[in-house]
Amino acid sequence: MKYWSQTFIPTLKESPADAEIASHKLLLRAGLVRKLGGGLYTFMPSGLRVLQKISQLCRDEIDREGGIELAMPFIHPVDNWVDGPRWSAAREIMYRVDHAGAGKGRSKEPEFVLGPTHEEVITPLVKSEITSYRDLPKNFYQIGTKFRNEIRPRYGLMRAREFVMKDAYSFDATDEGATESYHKMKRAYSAFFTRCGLKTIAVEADTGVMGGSFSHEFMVPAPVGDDDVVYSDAGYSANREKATSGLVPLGFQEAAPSGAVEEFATPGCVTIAALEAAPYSVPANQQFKTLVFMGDGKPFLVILRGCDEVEEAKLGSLGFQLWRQATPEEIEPVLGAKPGSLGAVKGTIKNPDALAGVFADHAIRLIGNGTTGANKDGFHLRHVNVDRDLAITKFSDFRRVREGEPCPKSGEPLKIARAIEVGHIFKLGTKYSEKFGAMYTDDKKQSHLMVMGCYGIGISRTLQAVIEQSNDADGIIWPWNVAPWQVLIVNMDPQDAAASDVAKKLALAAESAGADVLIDDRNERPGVKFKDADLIGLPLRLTVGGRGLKEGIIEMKWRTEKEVRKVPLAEAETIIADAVRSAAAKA
RNA sequence: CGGGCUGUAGCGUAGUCUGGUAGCGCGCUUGCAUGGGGUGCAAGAGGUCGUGAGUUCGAAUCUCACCAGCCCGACCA
Repeated sequence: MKYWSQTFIPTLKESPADAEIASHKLLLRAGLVRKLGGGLYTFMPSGLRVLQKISQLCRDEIDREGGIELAMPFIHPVDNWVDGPRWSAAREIMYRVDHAGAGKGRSKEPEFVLGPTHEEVITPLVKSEITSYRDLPKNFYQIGTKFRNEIRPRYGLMRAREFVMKDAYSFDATDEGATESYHKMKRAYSAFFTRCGLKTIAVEADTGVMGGSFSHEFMVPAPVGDDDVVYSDAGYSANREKATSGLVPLGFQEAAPSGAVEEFATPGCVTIAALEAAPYSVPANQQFKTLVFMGDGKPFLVILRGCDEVEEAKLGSLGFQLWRQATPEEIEPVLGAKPGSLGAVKGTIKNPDALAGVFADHAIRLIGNGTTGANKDGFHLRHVNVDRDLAITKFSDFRRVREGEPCPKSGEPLKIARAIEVGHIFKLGTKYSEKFGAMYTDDKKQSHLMVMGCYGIGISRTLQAVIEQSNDADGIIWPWNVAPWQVLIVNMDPQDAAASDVAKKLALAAESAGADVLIDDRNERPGVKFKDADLIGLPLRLTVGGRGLKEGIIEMKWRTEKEVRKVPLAEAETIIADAVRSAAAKA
């Protein structure tokens, strides 16, 4: 048991002005964290307890599925990253660590970086330690601090520069084995989030810089989330970056050409909207939108309907390491016109050989015959037929889905909701094992690449997500398993030996039933103590004081309920122990 | 990186337009009273007004630069 006066729980009446959302305010007001700088937080004693409890639940569930815990360094030699498959993409988010101390020649590149994740460390380790199929599969994990130079840290622990993460890495001999490892982790994740009292949904996700063949994100639905989840009642769910819709029906037949391509003058008309307006009156869904990107230094085109937006994450499927929108200066020499008059009609592109490809979204097939830029400033082309006139390297899905579009599984309207990403699992395949040469020998003396998966849980973000999902106007409502303490004993008369004795006796009873107990022995007014009790949100509150003791009772109240139950002193220990046991069993 | 807003005591803020003694609430300290939902009264302590330069007899206030934070966007494993 812990006495309030002997730990440190600095509660606040008011929230600091920079806290915007409920969970961030409550983290500060309940004394769980204090801010050092943007995205940098000190875990105060009670916050640390929650963090440790969540970590332990996570450890339990990963262990149950065969995870093996280890601890890798926070500081990585930069060579591990330079040698890996994503140095150019990842270097931007990594903190560099210069030499400590003076002297010694300094190289232009940093010698060390702070680890944002550990594929580049674990893969070489496994490469040198495991060479036989007999030692596979293995799934190594750790729980520790990660460092990422977030462009815009915000919402407290939600997006921080330094945060606590559980990261696991599986190594399998076969692809099927890797899929099985993936599903074990998926199971562990569901179990873990449930035990944290969190409602999560697993959605299909983009693999992004991580690479790999497929992935799921674990999302906590919340209006303050950073991600959009697209879902339908038929059970489809995906991150918006990844989500598709059944816009183009199966077996759709493109329209035949409606006439010869015809150039027409559109002076000063450089937007989709301008072309929609009179005198041109071309609906946006009949226009081809031509976007130019630079992929690893080479320009490429993306063609969409005028009414659609590009989902840049989907360009990841094209295989470029880095891509960005091209500048007007880069566009003109290649296409022959400035943005606003661009198109991809055969023969109009000034320097087609410079292009790394012309990639079209499936939905342009719905246009059939449409209007697009002529690659000549001030001119557009009409009667442009997808089949006849465009030289498409590859059709794929590049557009951002919209609410209400048909679900790709069922055709029902898709819905979109905000969510917080608390976990992400990837089936990586051989991207890293290939780059680092992580091979094993099978029973026929043949060498093969190991098949990998990687799995992350934002432990500190999970902590805040729990608060975001579970609070009311008075404060936090901790789920049983992650509460810093499960039982709060409010001693109304800490100066009174009898009351203090009873408080201690009740604490021992609750403890022996398996609860962590905090005793509020502060010499504060009752109102202060009750307000703080609600604010810090421990699940079960017991009130001991002179008034009740004269009656021969103590009071028992759940944080989730309004009702206060009077418990006769004689039965109190038994009733409390039962309450603790049944709460623990339900959690 | 672009747009907007804000920096005044540990926290929340007024004062800035119109330059002239830096104010209030919470918290903190001390005392008395009170004692079941942030109690009352009284007495205190606590400030480089984000930083630097400039204008001025005089700058929290006006000007410029910089820094930091927040929001929106971009970006984001």
